[in-house]
Amino acid sequence: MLQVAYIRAHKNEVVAKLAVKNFDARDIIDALISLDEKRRQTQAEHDDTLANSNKLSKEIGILYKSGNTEEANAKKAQTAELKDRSKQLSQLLSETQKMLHDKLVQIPNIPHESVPKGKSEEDNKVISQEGEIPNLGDHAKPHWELVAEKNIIDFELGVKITGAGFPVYRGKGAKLQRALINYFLDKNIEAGYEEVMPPHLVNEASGFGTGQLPDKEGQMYHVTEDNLYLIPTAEVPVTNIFRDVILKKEDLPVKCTAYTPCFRREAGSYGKDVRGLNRLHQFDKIEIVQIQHPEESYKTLDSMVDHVAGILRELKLPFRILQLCGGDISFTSSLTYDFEVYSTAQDKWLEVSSVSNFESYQTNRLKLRYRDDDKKIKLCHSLNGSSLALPRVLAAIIENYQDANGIRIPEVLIPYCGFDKIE
RNA sequence: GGAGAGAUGGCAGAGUGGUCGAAUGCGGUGGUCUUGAAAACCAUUGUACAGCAAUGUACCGGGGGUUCGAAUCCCUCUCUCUCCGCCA
Repeated sequence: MLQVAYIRAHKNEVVAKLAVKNFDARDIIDALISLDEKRRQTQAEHDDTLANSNKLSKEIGILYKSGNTEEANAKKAQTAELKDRSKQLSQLLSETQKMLHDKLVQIPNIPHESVPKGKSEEDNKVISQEGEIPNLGDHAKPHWELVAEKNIIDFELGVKITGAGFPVYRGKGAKLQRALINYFLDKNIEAGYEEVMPPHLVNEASGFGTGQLPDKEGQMYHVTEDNLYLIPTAEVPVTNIFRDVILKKEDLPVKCTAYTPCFRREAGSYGKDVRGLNRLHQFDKIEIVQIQHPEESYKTLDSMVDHVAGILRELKLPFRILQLCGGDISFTSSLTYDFEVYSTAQDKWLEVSSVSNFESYQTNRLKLRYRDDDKKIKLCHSLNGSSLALPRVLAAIIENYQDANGIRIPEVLIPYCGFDKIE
């Protein structure tokens, strides 16, 4: 969430920038500022009242000790009114704070100045495209046909065991999946990321910290009996490692990578674009997370983009990089680049990674800070990206690497797979 | 699932109604000494909010209560640990 003090000081700028996200912030920010004023005023008054009653209590204590009961009792009588007043004020204060907080979490992150205006994904800006789109002729098959033919992914079996969107990978399909996980992790470790294996269920505080709660409650599987959520991405447990942490400046940047399964309810997205591996309820993803100094975070974002591009290049998949427009960028992000690979048989670009700078939007929720050279405590910037999400990469590999006899394995994956072809 | 214990500052750990934001030790930072280092010694060392500041207020797991006054007493919730049972 944004910082109230910042909104107060840059009201017009905030409103103008949020308009890029098609968010009309005028009313909510007016309400927020007046609530903040009320909060500060109430708090000042409350503090005063408490200061008075603290003073009286101390005096009463001293009087009792010196045996002056009469005067002590007289002072006691004076406290009643103060007590009453402070009770009222503290109630008013906590109500005001709650209202303020409710407003604050409804305001999305401010987009970076480079974010283009736009209504939907149609308006995203293509930054670059590279890699050769293979010419497979008219016989190219979509991945869902190929995986059934080769018996490497069984969607119907997943339906039997769990439901739609929970595929079963088998044989060389399973091995290829495992190879991708190891390959991605190795690439990330090589680039200086520490590998972590976090829990796959998180509590409410963690869900709030990265911004999934309260806004996207319906997108996560919720284990109500224990009030835990299945993670929709490793971003949640990994970023929350640093919740309530004050880092030293020299600790920055912190770089973590994690492989986890991801669980998404995808409520309301049935129908289009859900065939095969395109959209699943459970999928595997390797995530990269960085905690960085505010002045360095955009350089870091670029380096993360380069890193992901390097992996797709090695896999020899045609891909393009998009900068998301105001209408498509997420609630919590300032600047997001999406990576899409070309899925030849589907004749479609599939999103395989999303790399974002959240600036201090998450860290303000997380209370993730660092001590700067001036000894002051300031919010870090947080960034993350997929490196990479498996199913669509797999779909693209299967389709782009098909030939008359089967599916070839990208060269970099052969050592991980132990075979070079699925026939 | 059953029984018990506990939650205090970066860590360890004292404090059972009054000037306690909290002893002490360790750690951190700065300094003295030293060619340098170690040791020793000295000093310093939580966070948030309000305020230009002085300063004030809050925080001893969360919430509520008793009291003029709560880390300390009462209620309640959450979490952690130990033992037993079950179990990968």
